[in-house]
Amino acid sequence: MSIELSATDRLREAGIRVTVPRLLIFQYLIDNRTHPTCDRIYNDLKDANPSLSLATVYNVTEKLADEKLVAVIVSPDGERHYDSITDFHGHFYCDQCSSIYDFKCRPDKMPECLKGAVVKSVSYIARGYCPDCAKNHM
Amino acid sequence: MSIELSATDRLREAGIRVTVPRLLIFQYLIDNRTHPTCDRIYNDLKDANPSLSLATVYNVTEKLADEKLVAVIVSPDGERHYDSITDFHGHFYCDQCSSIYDFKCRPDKMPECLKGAVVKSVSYIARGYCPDCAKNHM
DNA sequence: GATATAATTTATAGTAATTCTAAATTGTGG
DNA sequence: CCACAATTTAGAATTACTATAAATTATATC
Repeated sequence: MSIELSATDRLREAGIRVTVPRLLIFQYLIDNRTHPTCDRIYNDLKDANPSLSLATVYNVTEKLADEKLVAVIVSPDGERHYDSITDFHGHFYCDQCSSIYDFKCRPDKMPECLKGAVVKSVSYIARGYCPDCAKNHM
Repeated sequence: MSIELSATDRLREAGIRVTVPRLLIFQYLIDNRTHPTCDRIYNDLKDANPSLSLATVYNVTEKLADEKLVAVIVSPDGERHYDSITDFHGHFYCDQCSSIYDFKCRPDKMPECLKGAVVKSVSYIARGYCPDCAKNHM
């Protein structure tokens, strides 16, 4: 039985300021595991929070990602999506409806994880600093 | 000893028209395994081919990808890169210099493949048709 | 080989996701 | 509660990519 920290505490723990937009957006991401884009988050929140700005959603999601509080998924159409579950898992993007599904198995086992899905391609991408940049610039 | 088909023959084999821009761009991708973007391809080719248009580079790369003659890599910055090697392999994107490196091993073995690299995150993404779309729309 | 026709190319305008800028506001340590 | 740095905000700017429509070209057929 692990103790779940509140969004506020998790921001504090990360050592960043606790602000209204950060809480709002982080909590939204915790509650909505639909891999939303910034635009989506903004549109879902703006009516209840008229002072919220789209630029803020971009700022806050970037900050949360920098602090590893959320994960970024770049879909094959190039859009950035956010996920509050940061444990490593795969994502399946539907070319037709643009939904993103989670999957937990290895890519060579894909067809069984997502029964009925037609898998057209699978890609692996890692990021960080390449050997040269790691040496020269850190 | 497998017989290497020429770019022309590979276009013919795919059943698509053999045009000057297609040959030019496909051959460029075969010769340059640097994972270029459309903009990069265009800039490298335009001086020697003044009639070439950026729109054509977008059209041609999309067609080549549709025909599986090249692979598309969407980097973490959301840009599309092209690779003439379509065999499955991983890619490592450098946050600093934006270079893309190939790697052949599994992501959990990453540090050994790319000695000296600092791996900040790894992602798996598959694409195709999700169960619903596969059922309703194919 | 000439020609008809559909596919492709091209230039340019348009779109949409994201970033930039600079002024206003807000969170937090003292 | 005050000062100051961090953050938010609106709107302009940027940029990768797509759409459009006219010009050109590849190929099938005569």
